[in-house]
Amino acid sequence: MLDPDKTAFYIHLFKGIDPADLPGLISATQQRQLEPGDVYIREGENSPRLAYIKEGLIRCYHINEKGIESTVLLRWEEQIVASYDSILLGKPSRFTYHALEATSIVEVNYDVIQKLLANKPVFEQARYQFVLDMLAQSLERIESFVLQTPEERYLQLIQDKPDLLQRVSDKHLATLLGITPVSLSRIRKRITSRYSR
Amino acid sequence: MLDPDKTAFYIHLFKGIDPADLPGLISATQQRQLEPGDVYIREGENSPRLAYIKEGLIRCYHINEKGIESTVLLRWEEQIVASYDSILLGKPSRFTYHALEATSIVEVNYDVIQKLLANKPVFEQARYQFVLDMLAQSLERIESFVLQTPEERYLQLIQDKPDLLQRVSDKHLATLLGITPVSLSRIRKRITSRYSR
DNA sequence: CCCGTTAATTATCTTTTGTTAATTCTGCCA
DNA sequence: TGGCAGAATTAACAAAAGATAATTAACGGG
Repeated sequence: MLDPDKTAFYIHLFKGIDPADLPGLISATQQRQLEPGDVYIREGENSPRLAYIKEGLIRCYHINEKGIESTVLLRWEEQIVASYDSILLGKPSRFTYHALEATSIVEVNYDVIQKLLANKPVFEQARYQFVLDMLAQSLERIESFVLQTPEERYLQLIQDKPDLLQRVSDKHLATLLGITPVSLSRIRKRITSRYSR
Repeated sequence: MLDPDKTAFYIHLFKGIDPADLPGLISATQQRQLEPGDVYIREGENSPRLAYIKEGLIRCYHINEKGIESTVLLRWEEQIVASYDSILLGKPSRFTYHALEATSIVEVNYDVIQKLLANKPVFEQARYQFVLDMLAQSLERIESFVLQTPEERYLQLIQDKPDLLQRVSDKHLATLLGITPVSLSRIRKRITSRYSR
């Protein structure tokens, strides 16, 4: 019998999928539970894993030569997470991905589904849509760096995804915005003092 | 008879294309020449135009409410340029695209080729590859904002694409890096004074 | 060849950020 | 509940960036 969670995952991911393809896909799929702090993909790994986040939060970060850690991106429920170095470029990940919360994911081996679904229009369509969404998101983020100040980026962030404030520590949010935790703390102070005036 | 330039364009873009598709595509294609300063896509336009740059340089920029102009991206020869607001999201462009140099392009209406090539694997493949490349580039740029200082971004830029220094004015490069022209001038001074010491 | 326009640099001052370290806050567990 | 570790804030100073304006450089047209 087909796992209902996995079935739902694929129906969601590949709208209009041929039911005949489901069993093959599902056997290439597993569910996993990550605890806070668990590493999902380690720097240096060349992992073709691709996961849909059912619940939870995953942080992708990098540690530079001076030992300074920067958050490159955050992914949360209903989003897809993968090492884009590996998936897109076929090279080892320069980043580490780890769970910030208890996180449940549905995971596939991208190489396997790539083979299983080669030349299937539904897959091509979904894959295209997925990359397209990520591109749109990325371009928006680039714009925010080019066009906005750190303070504006922070205000934008808490407007777009307010629950991140409760879920992610300031130091991680700061580096996500391209600034230091100290600077973020000052920005918050400026904002509140501006309101209370 | 088929235009050899346009034929080459499609062969390049859609490797393995069915020759039977060429005439239809080519009739949806035109060559254009832009002079320095010519606007290619104006802010507010919802333009499905997509162009391959044979020669030249196109700048995408935005003017904010304070009248400050920022370069969002540059595209040059052998790259593809389009309003991603329109192509990806189907909405009017928030940016203006204009030529910085005499620029010759091969242009198609994206909606038309989308229809012409619906469900053709070669097209799906090319389209996917195109978005994938842009995504990889975008992610790299995001990283540069998160992980690098303005000075490091500048050094990276002149290493990756040194001819931009001759081809693009400093004020445009500055805003591309997310800083002001005055600040870029100081960065260059710092760098040279560091070398001469 | 001069003039006028624009770009680039420099100067001055203000604001913001980075750095480092000290201090306070918070949550957790022994 | 006392104490400890990590997070956040604050402080103090240095470095960098923004804003504005003045000066210099570069360039193209008349």
